Formats: sequence, structure tokens, C-alpha cells
Amino acid sequence: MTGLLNELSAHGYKITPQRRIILQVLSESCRHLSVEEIGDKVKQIEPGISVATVYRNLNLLAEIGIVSRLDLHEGPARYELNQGHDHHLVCLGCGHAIKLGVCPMQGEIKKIIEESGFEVNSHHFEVTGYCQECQTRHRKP
Amino acid sequence: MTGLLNELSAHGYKITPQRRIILQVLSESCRHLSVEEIGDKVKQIEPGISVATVYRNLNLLAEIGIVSRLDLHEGPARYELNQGHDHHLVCLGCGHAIKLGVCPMQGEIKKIIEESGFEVNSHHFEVTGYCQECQTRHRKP
DNA sequence: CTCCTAAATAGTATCTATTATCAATTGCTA
DNA sequence: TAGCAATTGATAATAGATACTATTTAGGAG
Repeated sequence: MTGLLNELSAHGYKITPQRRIILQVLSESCRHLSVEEIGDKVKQIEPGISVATVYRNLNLLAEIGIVSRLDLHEGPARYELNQGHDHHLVCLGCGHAIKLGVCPMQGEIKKIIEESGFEVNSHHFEVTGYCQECQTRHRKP
Repeated sequence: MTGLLNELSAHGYKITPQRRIILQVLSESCRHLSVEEIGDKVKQIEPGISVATVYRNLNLLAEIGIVSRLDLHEGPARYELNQGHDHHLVCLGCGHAIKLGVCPMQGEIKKIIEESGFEVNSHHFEVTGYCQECQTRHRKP
């Protein structure tokens, strides 16, 4: 948590109460949160904080790599503290993002892409489906 | 092209002039088009067609698997005729989506995910960066 | 071929997620 | 602690997509 604040300073950004609170909320969650969810939690701590501020700071935090943004195919983007490079199994039922310990951008695929002359900037791998708990509930008839 | 129309009938949907034109436009393009681009081309052929119709039908076509939808991280979704399961190298410079002949959801990763008990519904793999032509132009100083 | 009905359409209003604007406030550096 | 750029809150504006509704139409039954 203090490390995260230092990270902000290190990039030349100010440490504001709003940013503290947003980081606090993120650090207390174990899953990806939508901006709405983050905003609600933030307002429970300090009601005056504007959604605009939440959006602004999530973008900023994502840009400097403190948080990672997850774009589900439908609905709003979701954010969580960046815990290193990772990919997820996203459950369509409960919204949980289960970390996948492996990265597809390794081994053969990486080689193929590099050999094609494409300069890789970033990559995105995401699996959607249903986690074990949600499987029975959401199975089609 | 006729095959695509049959596909529509086979699913119980009617063959309308609008759908013909949308499919024609898609079949004449070799890259992913945004709804706006598709709409423009469609209107060149038949000006009276509504954007709502374009949206509606692209959704429909995507649902029955005739077209595939590509969600770039920024900007609107893009569509093209479905040419089998595929992933892309998306160029941040020129926006072209270069097809990647390989799929990460094969071999070991697939095994790992299935063994975790997660029921896979779909997956998404996308690499962003710069294609060869754009590399010199966009390289940071 | 003509009639009928459900499906599809045009045009527009509406919605959702996000960004822009701008005056007022506030960290931080000197 | 003074000053100024960065940040904020409130809200308007935007982009992309969907919902709505009256009207039209595709395509099967007769």
C-alpha cells in the first residue's frame, strides 16, 4: 500500500486522499471490480468523491502499471491491482477472475510472431466461461 | 455468398435485401470493418438502410457464426466474415489486424484450464504492437 | 398467384460507459 | 507559508450501441 503511493510519487503524481482511498479499495478486493463498484466502495469511505475522479485515476493507475484493466466482452471495464503479468479465467456467472498461472505468449507462439516481423507491444489472453460453482446454476436446459 | 444466405435460411431467418447487401460488403472486404465503415459502404449501394439495421444484423450474423466480431481495446467493435477461429496481431499504427495462424488455446494451456474444472465458453487472444511498415514511424525517440 | 402473419425495417429516442470542461481547491516544492 | 501546477467535483458532452414503434415485407399456406 505504501509502496503503491511511492510509485505514484516516483512518476511525479501527487498523493491525494482520493487516490489513497481508491488504492485502499482496490487493495482490499480480491477480484476485478467495475468502476461502479469501486465508486460505491470509495463513497462509503468518503462520500464526496466524484465518479470522474475514480475514472481519471483508474486510467492513470493503469497507465503507470499499478492496476490492470480487464475488458470483458460485455459491460464495463474492470480493474484490480496489478499483481504481475497474468491472465484470467473470467466467470460469466459470478464475475470472478481466476488467475491462470500460465501465459500463452511464451514458447512457440512468441517465436512465430517475432519471426513475422511484428513488434509486440502488449498482449491479451482471456478465457470466459463458468467456474465450478456457477456451472450448475447457469447451464442451459 | 449464396452459401451465406442459405445459412441464414437454415437458421430460420429471412433473406432481406439489407442482409444481402451487408453480406456483400463484408465479402468484398479483406479486413475487419467497423460498423461505421460497413454502414457507409452499405449506404453507397442502397442509401435508405438504417444503422440500426446494420447493428442488428451484425449481431445476428455474429450470433449464428457467419461473422466474427473483434473487440479492439479502444474504439468500436469490428467485424469480418468468419473464416474459422482466428487470432490477430493488431497494429496500433494503421489498425490492420493481421491474422495469426495459431491459437494459444491448444495443447498444454487448454489442458491446464480443463483440469481446473473451469467450463470454457470462449477465449480471446490478441497481440498489439506495430506492423513492419509502422515500426519506423512510431518508434519512440 | 394472392393472402396472411411473423419477422424485419427505418427512424429516432434512449441508454450506458466514459471523457471533456472548467471553476474551485489542494499537494508539494522552494 | 506562499505560489502554482496538479487535481478535483459537478456536470455537460460524447461515442457506441440498443430499445422502441409504426410501417413494411419475406415467404409459406391455400
